[in-house]
Amino acid sequence: MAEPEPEDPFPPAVTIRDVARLAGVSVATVSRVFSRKDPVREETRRRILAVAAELRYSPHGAARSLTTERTETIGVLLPEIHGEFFSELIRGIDRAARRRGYHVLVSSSHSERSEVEAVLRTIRGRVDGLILMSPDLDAEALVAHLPPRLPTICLNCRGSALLPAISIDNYGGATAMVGHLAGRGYRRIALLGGPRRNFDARERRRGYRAALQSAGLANEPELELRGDFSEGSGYRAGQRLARLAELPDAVFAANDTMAIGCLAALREAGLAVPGRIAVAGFDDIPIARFTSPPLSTVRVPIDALGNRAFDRLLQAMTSRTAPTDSPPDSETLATELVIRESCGSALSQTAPTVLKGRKVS
Amino acid sequence: MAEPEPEDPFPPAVTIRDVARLAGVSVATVSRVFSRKDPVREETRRRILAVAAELRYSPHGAARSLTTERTETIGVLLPEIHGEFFSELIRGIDRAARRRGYHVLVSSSHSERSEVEAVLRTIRGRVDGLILMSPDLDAEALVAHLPPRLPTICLNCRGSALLPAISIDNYGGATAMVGHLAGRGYRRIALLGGPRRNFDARERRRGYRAALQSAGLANEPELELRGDFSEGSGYRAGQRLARLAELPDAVFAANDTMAIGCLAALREAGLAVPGRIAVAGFDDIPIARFTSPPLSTVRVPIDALGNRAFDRLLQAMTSRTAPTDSPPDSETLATELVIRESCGSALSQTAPTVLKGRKVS
DNA sequence: TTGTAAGCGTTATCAG
DNA sequence: CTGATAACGCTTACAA
Repeated sequence: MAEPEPEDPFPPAVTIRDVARLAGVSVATVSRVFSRKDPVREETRRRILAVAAELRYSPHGAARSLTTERTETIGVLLPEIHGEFFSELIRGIDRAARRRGYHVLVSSSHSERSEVEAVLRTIRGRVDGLILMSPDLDAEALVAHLPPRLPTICLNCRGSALLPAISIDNYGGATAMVGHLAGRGYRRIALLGGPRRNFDARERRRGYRAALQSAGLANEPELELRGDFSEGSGYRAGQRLARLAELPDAVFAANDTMAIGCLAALREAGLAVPGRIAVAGFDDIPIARFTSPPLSTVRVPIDALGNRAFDRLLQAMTSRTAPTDSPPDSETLATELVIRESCGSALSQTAPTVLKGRKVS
Repeated sequence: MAEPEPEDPFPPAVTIRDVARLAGVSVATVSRVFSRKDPVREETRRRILAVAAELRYSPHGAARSLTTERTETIGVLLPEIHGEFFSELIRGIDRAARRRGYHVLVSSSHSERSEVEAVLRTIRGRVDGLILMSPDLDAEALVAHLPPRLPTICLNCRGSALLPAISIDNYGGATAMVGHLAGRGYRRIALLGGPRRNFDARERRRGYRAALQSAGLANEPELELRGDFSEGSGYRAGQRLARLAELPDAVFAANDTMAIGCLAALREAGLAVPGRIAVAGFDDIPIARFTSPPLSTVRVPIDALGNRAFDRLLQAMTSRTAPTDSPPDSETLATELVIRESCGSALSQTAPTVLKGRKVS
């Protein structure tokens, strides 16, 4: 053995050329092996792979993207990435994406217009397509900051004429639930709404009001509270409700998380659910069936939403059609009523009553 | 006006050259404007920016990465991306990352070795560094598939001598909680453990056993149940416990999610918590304080974990030191005991007793 | 089946 | 302050 060479702390990264040289072939052949396209003689292939393994070589993503014009990555820009809803949405997208060999670049905007625009301007050459969810900003204004012709799908956006969109049937779900409560005989149904500017929250409120009206119930302003979709805001709203001169019969919360906070407040106030007051939520997050009492809610097909979004994006990315050809078609995903004990049922929680929401499409 | 040109459905993407030509400068100058490094005369700058805006030009990420050797992106590879814990972890990392102008590429591995390896081999030239969490696989074996010299931080790994690691003090948290329960007089304390191969789960079990021993309590095998960290598995475990000939005094669940499922099962079985049986969890996820009764748990500084991981990664990415210079130092983040009503306290939930966990470092 | 060589869109070096 | 121009690491005609 010779003297051990003094280790160079920064050996240059190993490139396709190194592999080619050591394997005694041209870079083209190495490239062919790694992009598994053109045929390569089995023996050469083996030799190349052996050398590559030895050198721990892997192709450089950026370099590859430069020539292929593909990054194998999609961007996902959400207002927030925490919480059951977003978490599951991301998972749904991620699943669908990797199944097709795509990476996922996530980013949250906190609904700040400037942040969204900054991200939008920085993604060219990093992603092949984008899933954009901005329930508080209107997509119209954002699209101007997108790299031209970047395939994009909108999620739960205020309707956009420019971008194809996928939404949850917020309105239908809300009317169904409030209608159900009214049908059960509840008369004073409170709304625990979401953020003022949030598109989903507005739609759910619209559904609430419509259902009250068609049930012939008055829409009392003092029964419309507002939260921010967090447990804490639900808790505080519950406290306020409990102090009301005339207690409501029922509370329809714009999401499960707030409903759970509300349940806690009502319990502390000594108000039995559903005995004194019924509670219902929206989303059907996993814990909903384990609350005390189990929570009636509107099931949102979050996973399906993520999958569907990716599928449509993939279609847009692969079908090389000019994006402006036809007006993008939007679709709406149906929700389902899930009735558990929190609104007065005595049904077993393992077999919830499931009423199909209307399919809007 | 001339005849409207028939729109080319695939106009070539606009590059730095287009901007240069229209602005009457060289590409170098345009580059300088967008990489805001070398000085450019204010007037030229404006002109270039104007043209760029007009053309909706933004620099091509991949091309840029090729020359700069930087992607401004970090990879985050987790066993799973759903659930309170991971969701919050990702948020913590994302926050820290964007603050420094980094994008985040996420990926979940489902703890499949082959999936992890596949991802590892595909990230060269896509990320500048990696945060790797694989509580069920040992990092040692994985490191061989990493691109050479890619800065990497391990999270809650089975200790690795090769990679710097950051972990939660699972053991300390568990001993503290079980010790607390024993101190309160509970004698038959059950363990609702996590997945067999999961590192965190094992550490928490180790803490449980150690605490029993130092409290002079027997470690009865029938009191050690196993779950998979999901609500459902906690629920089923609760049912099993309820059917036991001799009911335990208390249950220590290896995470809050299982504890919540367990609570539901105990309630259904008519066993009062904490009257008949106490329950405690681990993590202190947001809903923990809103369960019925509010859940005693071990607070894990998830957000801090994410932040810290990114900070150390950033350090590794910027300090151009040979990664093998010194043995990587690991650190452990302390946990806190959060005592609420589920283990017998009558304290107000808004002011939980917080006992500092030991700082292991 | 394999090799040669021309890009891909930037940045960086070196002159002006 | 600005302009040429050579990389960067890879893919892909086109040839052999």
